[in-house]
Amino acid sequence: MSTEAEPRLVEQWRAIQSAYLKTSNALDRELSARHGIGLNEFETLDLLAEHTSEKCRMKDLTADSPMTQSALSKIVDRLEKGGYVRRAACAEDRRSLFVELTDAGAKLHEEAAVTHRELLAANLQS
Amino acid sequence: MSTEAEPRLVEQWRAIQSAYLKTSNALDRELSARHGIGLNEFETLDLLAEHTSEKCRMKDLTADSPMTQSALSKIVDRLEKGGYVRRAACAEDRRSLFVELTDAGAKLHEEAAVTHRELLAANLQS
DNA sequence: GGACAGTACATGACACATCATTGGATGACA
DNA sequence: TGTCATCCAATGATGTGTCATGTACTGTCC
Repeated sequence: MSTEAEPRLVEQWRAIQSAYLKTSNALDRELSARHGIGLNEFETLDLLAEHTSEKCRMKDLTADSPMTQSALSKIVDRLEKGGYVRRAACAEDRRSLFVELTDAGAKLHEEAAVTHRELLAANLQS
Repeated sequence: MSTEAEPRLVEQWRAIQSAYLKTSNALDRELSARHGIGLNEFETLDLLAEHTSEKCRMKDLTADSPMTQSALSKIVDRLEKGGYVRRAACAEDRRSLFVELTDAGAKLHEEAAVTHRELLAANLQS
Protein backbone atom coordinates (compact mmCIF):
# COMPACT_ATOMS: atom_id res chain seq x y z
CA MET A 1 0.00 0.00 0.00
CA SER A 2 2.89 2.36 0.54
CA THR A 3 3.67 4.68 -2.31
CA GLU A 4 7.28 3.57 -2.41
CA ALA A 5 6.33 -0.03 -3.07
CA GLU A 6 4.76 0.77 -6.41
CA PRO A 7 7.82 1.01 -8.62
CA ARG A 8 8.94 -2.37 -7.33
CA LEU A 9 5.56 -3.86 -8.14
CA VAL A 10 5.66 -2.48 -11.64
CA GLU A 11 9.16 -3.84 -12.12
CA GLN A 12 8.16 -7.20 -10.78
CA TRP A 13 5.17 -7.26 -13.08
CA ARG A 14 7.23 -6.37 -16.12
CA ALA A 15 9.70 -9.12 -15.27
CA ILE A 16 6.94 -11.70 -15.02
CA GLN A 17 5.33 -10.46 -18.17
CA SER A 18 8.54 -10.54 -20.12
CA ALA A 19 9.49 -14.00 -18.90
CA TYR A 20 6.05 -15.32 -19.62
CA LEU A 21 5.71 -13.86 -23.09
CA LYS A 22 9.19 -14.78 -24.19
CA THR A 23 8.89 -18.34 -22.97
CA SER A 24 5.35 -19.02 -24.07
CA ASN A 25 6.05 -17.65 -27.53
CA ALA A 26 9.11 -19.84 -27.85
CA LEU A 27 7.19 -22.86 -26.60
CA ASP A 28 4.30 -22.26 -28.93
CA ARG A 29 6.56 -21.75 -31.90
CA GLU A 30 8.70 -24.82 -31.34
CA LEU A 31 5.88 -27.14 -30.35
CA SER A 32 4.06 -26.13 -33.52
CA ALA A 33 7.12 -26.51 -35.70
CA ARG A 34 8.30 -29.83 -34.33
CA HIS A 35 5.11 -31.53 -33.25
CA GLY A 36 2.23 -29.71 -34.87
CA ILE A 37 0.49 -28.69 -31.66
CA GLY A 38 0.24 -25.39 -29.85
CA LEU A 39 1.13 -24.73 -26.24
CA ASN A 40 -2.43 -25.05 -25.00
CA GLU A 41 -2.82 -28.37 -26.76
CA PHE A 42 0.37 -29.59 -25.16
CA GLU A 43 -0.69 -28.51 -21.72
CA THR A 44 -3.97 -30.32 -22.16
CA LEU A 45 -2.11 -33.48 -23.14
CA ASP A 46 0.04 -32.91 -20.08
CA LEU A 47 -2.99 -32.75 -17.82
CA LEU A 48 -4.34 -35.94 -19.36
CA ALA A 49 -1.01 -37.68 -18.89
CA GLU A 50 -0.98 -36.75 -15.21
CA HIS A 51 -4.53 -38.00 -14.79
CA THR A 52 -3.45 -41.36 -16.06
CA SER A 53 -4.59 -43.35 -13.04
CA GLU A 54 -8.17 -42.11 -13.03
CA LYS A 55 -10.48 -41.38 -15.86
CA CYS A 56 -10.56 -37.70 -16.68
CA ARG A 57 -13.81 -35.90 -17.40
CA MET A 58 -14.07 -32.66 -19.33
CA LYS A 59 -14.97 -30.94 -16.09
CA ASP A 60 -11.77 -32.19 -14.46
CA LEU A 61 -9.83 -30.60 -17.28
CA THR A 62 -11.78 -27.40 -16.79
CA ALA A 63 -10.99 -27.46 -13.10
CA ASP A 64 -7.25 -28.00 -13.59
CA SER A 65 -6.68 -25.69 -16.53
CA PRO A 66 -6.66 -21.92 -16.68
CA MET A 67 -8.57 -22.20 -19.92
CA THR A 68 -12.29 -21.70 -20.32
CA GLN A 69 -14.64 -24.66 -20.56
CA SER A 70 -15.48 -23.48 -24.04
CA ALA A 71 -11.84 -23.26 -25.06
CA LEU A 72 -11.10 -26.70 -23.69
CA SER A 73 -13.98 -28.16 -25.63
CA LYS A 74 -12.43 -26.79 -28.81
CA ILE A 75 -8.92 -27.88 -27.89
CA VAL A 76 -10.18 -31.40 -27.31
CA ASP A 77 -11.93 -31.14 -30.68
CA ARG A 78 -8.60 -30.43 -32.33
CA LEU A 79 -6.75 -33.11 -30.43
CA GLU A 80 -9.46 -35.60 -31.26
CA LYS A 81 -9.35 -34.64 -34.92
CA GLY A 82 -5.61 -35.28 -34.82
CA GLY A 83 -6.17 -38.69 -33.29
CA TYR A 84 -4.40 -37.88 -30.02
CA VAL A 85 -7.40 -38.06 -27.77
CA ARG A 86 -10.70 -39.88 -27.60
CA ARG A 87 -13.98 -38.86 -25.99
CA ALA A 88 -15.78 -41.67 -24.24
CA ALA A 89 -19.27 -41.77 -22.77
CA CYS A 90 -19.64 -41.85 -19.02
CA ALA A 91 -22.20 -44.35 -17.83
CA GLU A 92 -22.67 -42.97 -14.32
CA ASP A 93 -23.47 -39.48 -15.49
CA ARG A 94 -24.51 -39.14 -19.07
CA ARG A 95 -23.85 -35.43 -19.09
CA SER A 96 -20.17 -36.12 -18.58
CA LEU A 97 -17.57 -37.25 -21.05
CA PHE A 98 -14.32 -39.01 -20.37
CA VAL A 99 -11.30 -37.80 -22.28
CA GLU A 100 -8.55 -40.33 -22.85
CA LEU A 101 -5.14 -40.21 -24.47
CA THR A 102 -4.79 -42.51 -27.44
CA ASP A 103 -1.50 -44.32 -28.02
CA ALA A 104 -0.59 -41.69 -30.58
CA GLY A 105 -1.43 -39.03 -28.03
CA ALA A 106 0.76 -40.61 -25.36
CA LYS A 107 3.61 -40.85 -27.84
CA LEU A 108 3.16 -37.26 -28.95
CA HIS A 109 3.10 -36.08 -25.38
CA GLU A 110 6.27 -37.91 -24.54
CA GLU A 111 8.11 -36.44 -27.51
CA ALA A 112 6.75 -32.95 -27.05
CA ALA A 113 7.62 -33.01 -23.36
CA VAL A 114 11.28 -33.24 -24.33
CA THR A 115 10.96 -30.12 -26.44
CA HIS A 116 9.03 -28.44 -23.66
CA ARG A 117 11.70 -29.06 -21.02
CA GLU A 118 14.43 -28.12 -23.41
CA LEU A 119 12.86 -24.74 -24.06
CA LEU A 120 12.18 -24.10 -20.40
CA ALA A 121 15.85 -24.71 -19.74
CA ALA A 122 16.79 -22.33 -22.52
CA ASN A 123 14.39 -19.57 -21.52
CA LEU A 124 14.26 -19.63 -17.73
CA GLN A 125 17.19 -18.80 -15.61
CA SER A 126 17.85 -21.68 -13.27
CA MET B 1 21.01 -29.61 -18.59
CA SER B 2 21.08 -32.02 -15.67
CA THR B 3 18.09 -34.29 -15.34
CA GLU B 4 17.49 -33.24 -11.75
CA ALA B 5 17.02 -29.62 -12.69
CA GLU B 6 13.91 -30.32 -14.76
CA PRO B 7 11.26 -30.56 -12.06
CA ARG B 8 12.44 -27.22 -10.69
CA LEU B 9 12.17 -25.68 -14.13
CA VAL B 10 8.67 -26.96 -14.59
CA GLU B 11 7.68 -25.65 -11.18
CA GLN B 12 9.22 -22.31 -11.93
CA TRP B 13 7.42 -22.15 -15.23
CA ARG B 14 4.08 -23.00 -13.68
CA ALA B 15 4.57 -20.31 -11.07
CA ILE B 16 5.31 -17.69 -13.71
CA GLN B 17 2.42 -18.85 -15.82
CA SER B 18 -0.01 -18.79 -12.96
CA ALA B 19 1.11 -15.37 -11.74
CA TYR B 20 0.95 -13.97 -15.24
CA LEU B 21 -2.44 -15.36 -16.16
CA LYS B 22 -4.05 -14.51 -12.87
CA THR B 23 -2.75 -10.97 -12.89
CA SER B 24 -3.27 -10.20 -16.54
CA ASN B 25 -6.82 -11.51 -16.44
CA ALA B 26 -7.60 -9.42 -13.40
CA LEU B 27 -6.03 -6.37 -15.03
CA ASP B 28 -7.87 -6.86 -18.27
CA ARG B 29 -11.17 -7.39 -16.54
CA GLU B 30 -10.94 -4.39 -14.25
CA LEU B 31 -9.50 -2.02 -16.80
CA SER B 32 -12.34 -2.94 -19.14
CA ALA B 33 -14.98 -2.61 -16.47
CA ARG B 34 -13.78 0.65 -14.98
CA HIS B 35 -12.20 2.42 -17.94
CA GLY B 36 -13.34 0.68 -21.08
CA ILE B 37 -9.89 -0.33 -22.30
CA GLY B 38 -8.07 -3.64 -22.35
CA LEU B 39 -4.67 -4.36 -20.90
CA ASN B 40 -2.86 -3.95 -24.19
CA GLU B 41 -4.52 -0.60 -24.78
CA PHE B 42 -3.46 0.51 -21.34
CA GLU B 43 0.11 -0.58 -21.86
CA THR B 44 0.21 1.31 -25.12
CA LEU B 45 -1.03 4.43 -23.37
CA ASP B 46 1.62 3.78 -20.76
CA LEU B 47 4.34 3.68 -23.39
CA LEU B 48 3.06 6.90 -24.88
CA ALA B 49 3.00 8.55 -21.47
CA GLU B 50 6.62 7.59 -20.89
CA HIS B 51 7.62 8.93 -24.29
CA THR B 52 6.20 12.26 -23.32
CA SER B 53 9.37 14.26 -23.91
CA GLU B 54 9.95 13.14 -27.48
CA LYS B 55 7.52 12.51 -30.22
CA CYS B 56 6.71 8.86 -30.54
CA ARG B 57 6.49 7.16 -33.90
CA MET B 58 4.62 3.93 -34.55
CA LYS B 59 7.97 2.22 -34.97
CA ASP B 60 9.07 3.34 -31.52
CA LEU B 61 5.98 1.72 -30.09
CA THR B 62 6.76 -1.42 -32.03
CA ALA B 63 10.28 -1.42 -30.67
CA ASP B 64 9.19 -0.99 -27.05
CA SER B 65 6.22 -3.32 -27.01
CA PRO B 66 6.05 -7.08 -27.13
CA MET B 67 3.15 -6.72 -29.53
CA THR B 68 3.37 -7.10 -33.27
CA GLN B 69 3.51 -4.06 -35.52
CA SER B 70 0.22 -5.19 -36.95
CA ALA B 71 -1.40 -5.51 -33.54
CA LEU B 72 -0.15 -2.09 -32.49
CA SER B 73 -1.59 -0.55 -35.61
CA LYS B 74 -4.99 -1.91 -34.63
CA ILE B 75 -4.64 -0.94 -30.99
CA VAL B 76 -3.85 2.61 -32.04
CA ASP B 77 -6.89 2.43 -34.32
CA ARG B 78 -9.08 1.64 -31.33
CA LEU B 79 -7.48 4.26 -29.11
CA GLU B 80 -7.87 6.81 -31.86
CA LYS B 81 -11.50 5.87 -32.36
CA GLY B 82 -11.99 6.42 -28.63
CA GLY B 83 -10.36 9.83 -28.85
CA TYR B 84 -7.45 8.95 -26.60
CA VAL B 85 -4.75 9.19 -29.20
CA ARG B 86 -4.04 11.09 -32.36
CA ARG B 87 -1.93 10.16 -35.37
CA ALA B 88 0.08 13.02 -36.79
CA ALA B 89 2.07 13.22 -39.99
CA CYS B 90 5.83 13.29 -39.75
CA ALA B 91 7.42 15.85 -42.04
CA GLU B 92 10.94 14.47 -41.97
CA ASP B 93 9.89 11.01 -43.04
CA ARG B 94 6.50 10.76 -44.63
CA ARG B 95 6.36 7.03 -44.11
CA SER B 96 6.34 7.59 -40.36
CA LEU B 97 3.48 8.66 -38.14
CA PHE B 98 3.66 10.30 -34.77
CA VAL B 99 1.29 9.01 -32.15
CA GLU B 100 0.28 11.46 -29.46
CA LEU B 101 -1.86 11.27 -26.38
CA THR B 102 -4.84 13.57 -26.46
CA ASP B 103 -5.92 15.29 -23.27
CA ALA B 104 -8.61 12.66 -22.84
CA GLY B 105 -5.97 10.01 -23.33
CA ALA B 106 -3.68 11.50 -20.71
CA LYS B 107 -6.57 11.70 -18.29
CA LEU B 108 -7.61 8.13 -19.00
CA HIS B 109 -4.07 6.92 -18.53
CA GLU B 110 -3.74 8.67 -15.22
CA GLU B 111 -6.96 7.17 -13.91
CA ALA B 112 -6.32 3.71 -15.28
CA ALA B 113 -2.81 3.71 -13.84
CA VAL B 114 -4.34 3.85 -10.38
CA THR B 115 -6.41 0.77 -11.11
CA HIS B 116 -3.36 -0.88 -12.62
CA ARG B 117 -1.16 -0.37 -9.56
CA GLU B 118 -3.96 -1.35 -7.25
CA LEU B 119 -4.38 -4.67 -8.99
CA LEU B 120 -0.66 -5.31 -9.12
CA ALA B 121 -0.55 -4.82 -5.38
CA ALA B 122 -3.48 -7.19 -4.93
CA ASN B 123 -2.14 -9.90 -7.21
CA LEU B 124 1.61 -9.89 -6.78
CA GLN B 125 3.24 -10.83 -3.55
CA SER B 126 5.51 -8.04 -2.47
C1' DG C 1 17.90 10.73 -62.33
C1' DG C 2 16.27 5.95 -62.69
C1' DA C 3 16.09 1.44 -60.85
C1' DC C 4 15.73 -1.02 -56.79
C1' DA C 5 16.28 -2.79 -52.12
C1' DG C 6 14.71 -1.60 -47.80
C1' DT C 7 11.60 0.78 -44.39
C1' DA C 8 6.99 2.39 -42.15
C1' DC C 9 2.54 1.49 -41.68
C1' DA C 10 -2.12 -0.55 -42.94
C1' DT C 11 -5.04 -4.26 -44.19
C1' DG C 12 -7.15 -8.87 -45.23
C1' DA C 13 -7.32 -13.70 -44.25
C1' DC C 14 -7.09 -16.63 -40.73
C1' DA C 15 -6.51 -18.85 -35.82
C1' DC C 16 -8.09 -19.09 -31.50
C1' DA C 17 -10.00 -17.39 -27.06
C1' DT C 18 -14.08 -15.58 -24.60
C1' DC C 19 -18.99 -14.81 -23.62
C1' DA C 20 -23.61 -16.05 -23.99
C1' DT C 21 -26.59 -19.41 -24.99
C1' DT C 22 -28.43 -23.99 -25.99
C1' DG C 23 -29.46 -28.94 -25.35
C1' DG C 24 -29.68 -32.59 -22.69
C1' DA C 25 -29.21 -35.05 -18.11
C1' DT C 26 -29.58 -35.05 -13.17
C1' DG C 27 -31.21 -34.34 -8.42
C1' DA C 28 -34.29 -32.42 -5.02
C1' DC C 29 -38.54 -31.68 -3.45
C1' DA C 30 -43.67 -31.08 -3.52
C1' DT D 1 -44.22 -38.46 -10.55
C1' DG D 2 -43.93 -33.75 -12.21
C1' DT D 3 -41.60 -29.48 -11.84
C1' DC D 4 -37.70 -26.91 -11.61
C1' DA D 5 -33.02 -25.40 -10.50
C1' DT D 6 -28.58 -27.01 -11.52
C1' DC D 7 -24.90 -29.14 -13.94
C1' DC D 8 -21.99 -30.82 -18.19
C1' DA D 9 -20.64 -30.04 -22.55
C1' DA D 10 -21.07 -27.98 -27.34
C1' DT D 11 -21.84 -24.15 -30.34
C1' DG D 12 -22.36 -19.42 -32.59
C1' DA D 13 -21.21 -14.65 -32.44
C1' DT D 14 -17.69 -11.67 -31.57
C1' DG D 15 -13.08 -9.60 -30.39
C1' DT D 16 -8.41 -9.47 -30.96
C1' DG D 17 -3.93 -11.38 -32.15
C1' DT D 18 -0.62 -13.19 -35.92
C1' DC D 19 1.11 -13.80 -40.61
C1' DA D 20 1.41 -12.45 -45.21
C1' DT D 21 0.95 -8.97 -48.16
C1' DG D 22 0.08 -4.29 -50.15
C1' DT D 23 1.08 0.72 -50.54
C1' DA D 24 3.77 4.52 -50.17
C1' DC D 25 8.03 6.61 -49.30
C1' DT D 26 13.26 6.72 -48.70
C1' DG D 27 18.07 6.22 -49.72
C1' DT D 28 21.71 4.17 -52.41
C1' DC D 29 24.25 3.10 -56.30
C1' DC D 30 24.94 3.06 -61.18
